[in-house]
Amino acid sequence: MTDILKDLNKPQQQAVTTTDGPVMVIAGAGSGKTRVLTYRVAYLLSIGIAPYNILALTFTNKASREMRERVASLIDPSKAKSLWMGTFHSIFARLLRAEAPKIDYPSNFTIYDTDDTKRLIRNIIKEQQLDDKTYSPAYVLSRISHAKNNLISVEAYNEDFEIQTQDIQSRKPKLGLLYSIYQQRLRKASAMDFDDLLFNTNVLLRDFPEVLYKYQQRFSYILVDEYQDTNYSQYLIVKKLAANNENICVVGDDAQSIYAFRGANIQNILNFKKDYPEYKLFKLEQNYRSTQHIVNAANGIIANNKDQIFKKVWTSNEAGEKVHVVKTANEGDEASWLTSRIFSIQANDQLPYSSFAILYRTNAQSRALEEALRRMNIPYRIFGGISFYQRKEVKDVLAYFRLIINPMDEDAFLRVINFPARGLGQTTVSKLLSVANDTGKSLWEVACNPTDYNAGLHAGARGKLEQFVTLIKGFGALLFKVNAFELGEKVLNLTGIRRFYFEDGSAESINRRENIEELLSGLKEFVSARPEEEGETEHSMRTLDEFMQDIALLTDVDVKEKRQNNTSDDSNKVSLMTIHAAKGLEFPYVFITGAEENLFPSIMSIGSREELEEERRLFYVALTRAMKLATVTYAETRFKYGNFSFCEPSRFIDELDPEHTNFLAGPGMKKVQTKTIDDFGNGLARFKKLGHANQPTKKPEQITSQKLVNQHPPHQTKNNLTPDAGQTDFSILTPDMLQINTMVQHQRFGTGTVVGLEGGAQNAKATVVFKNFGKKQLLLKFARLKVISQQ
DNA sequence: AAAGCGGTACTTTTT
DNA sequence: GTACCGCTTT
Repeated sequence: MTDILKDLNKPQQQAVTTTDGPVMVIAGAGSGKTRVLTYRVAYLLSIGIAPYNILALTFTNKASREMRERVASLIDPSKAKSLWMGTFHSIFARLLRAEAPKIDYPSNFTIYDTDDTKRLIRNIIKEQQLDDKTYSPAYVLSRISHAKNNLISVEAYNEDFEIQTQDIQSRKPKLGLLYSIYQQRLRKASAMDFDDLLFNTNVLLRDFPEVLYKYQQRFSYILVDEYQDTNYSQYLIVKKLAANNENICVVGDDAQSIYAFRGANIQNILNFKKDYPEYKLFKLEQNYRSTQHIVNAANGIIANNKDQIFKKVWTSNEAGEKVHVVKTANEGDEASWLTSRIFSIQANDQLPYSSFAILYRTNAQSRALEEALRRMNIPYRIFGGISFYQRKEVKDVLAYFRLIINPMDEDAFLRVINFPARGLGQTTVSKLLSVANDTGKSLWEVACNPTDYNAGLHAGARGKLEQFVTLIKGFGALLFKVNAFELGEKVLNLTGIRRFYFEDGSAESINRRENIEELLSGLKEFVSARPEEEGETEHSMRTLDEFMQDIALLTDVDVKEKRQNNTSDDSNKVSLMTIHAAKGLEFPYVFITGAEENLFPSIMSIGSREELEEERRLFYVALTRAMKLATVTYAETRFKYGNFSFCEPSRFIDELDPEHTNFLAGPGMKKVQTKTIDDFGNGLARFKKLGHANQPTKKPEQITSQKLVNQHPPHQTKNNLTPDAGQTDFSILTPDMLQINTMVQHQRFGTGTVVGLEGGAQNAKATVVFKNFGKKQLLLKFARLKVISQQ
């Protein structure tokens, strides 16, 4: 072990071997931060610390996975397995499951993601009959989230004079009420959102000293990665757990804090000094990643920030090329200029396309870039977008899983009760909802005994509801009897989801089908990938319940990683992503696009110094991703929200030191000018300071373009037959003329075969598979089907 | 039940 | 420009 210390420079070595007492490591970009963390863990193990006594907290699953793998390669892999290493959320979700009853939650509580949460909030706003412009779900959520991250409970929120005044002044006096109802509903559903995982951990550690003591003993060595990104709630958990022996090591870089908008608090770095006066500070200042010009240009940028910890990042790498700055006429030119540039560099230097990254401030910018890359036939990979687990079809299946595991889960219940359609529509659901709200019972409870609660359902609805309840109960009985994959298969088959997506031939359905297949193979992998862990009996089997716990805190990136490992051919592609997504990554050639005022820095952030400094740190992060060459591009005009707008070059371009910058002539362009925290108390003060969102002070200069001439003539699609387009009369049919297998003709969908019939009289419905349009459910009252042939 | 229409709003987002 | 929502029509 001692010889691996040779891989480290002096301050890195100190950061690794100073194991006892509080340690803070300020790690400049590219200075080997991850290396220090992994070596420190390996070092602790090598001096005899038991792996289960080490708690290592990261912000992403990816970071924790990488760290675990790297530790495993340095030392005994079996030891690496029993480390407490993971994201804040996953580690404390695990802890909460073990201790849930203490805070009145069942241990099978559901974790709501942002999507579920938004649905719930939207429903509450609607129920309260509030205007969803004043109370936009996104705003309400961010307000609640900020409160929770600063440990302000519902009670504290509603009792606090200043917060109340603020809300009244901004004419949103009901925020406190919404917060209160939201928390009630989560609890009723036995659900926690992401912020609750941390909030409730704080409650647990505050109210149960014996629990706190237990975990203080267990986690005798604590490491925290990306400390600059911790919020108050996370900060306090760490502080409490470390209070006993203070063997705590935090690693971060204040210059790379780019998540303050989500509640991260750089103050936590500065507070470290106060909390642990005898702490040791190590600064990693040697950059191993970038050229001198890049490092110096980046230093020059960050020097414009007032809030920072002094450090001098330097490198012994070659001087390299100056940072390039290029001006183009518009976003199309920008895209094609940089695309041909990438093409020529890779051709000249025989580089794989994976050496290049194109970064942008907002996802919307990717389109023009993608188009240019496609035109040039350059392979690329785009990061971000809709997460696998967020896709509708995947969420639908997962909602069944959630309901099986936790029938109290209201969001899941509402999501699946009529999917696939089983005649339990809006009317039935609102009846159930009103009973549930009136009696305070869960929807599930009411659905199980509709008669007892006088839900007022018709016999038909009652029958269907009973079928549905029985179906879910049946799955529930199997939860611990069959493995996750088998149960998943049963759910797909017996609920009709499989039929719903698989009999339909439309392109969209094929896509959805593939995603469902992917989910299934995920289940299969999960049940078969039983790692050789200690204490396994032949009975051991991985259940759906475990699967859901596993994926609850996974994100898009994690799924992609997995897929990538399977497919492999992604190595030769240009990477496109937001700067946020690029954090922690490095590329030989980096293009930073859209360096324009109001875009980067974002118009939303130019109102306050704090927010502007965050944008600047973002620019710093972008620059320091580059190993060999960083190129900054901007456009004179950009098509935004359907309008052309004129753009000013970003102020960050002016801040680039000319000594390290090369202003290239773009396509036909001229040059540019050049305290002791008493638990929940302190959060209140911090929260108030935050106040409400800043109003933008400046409007982008915009001209309204005369609308471009509509490119398509008024359409005359072939499928858009009018009744008089040579078709015979479509008479209204009565259901009894149809049977399974009847061939029918539809005005728009053409010919098809009846595969199902339901309902009678007014609401008779037929399920028809059309040759060209796939499966449709049609209300016969409107569909005007014509019988072509029987049988 | 599903499609079509018109109005509206829009950053970043590890969990 | 487009994605999304709610309302209307079939």
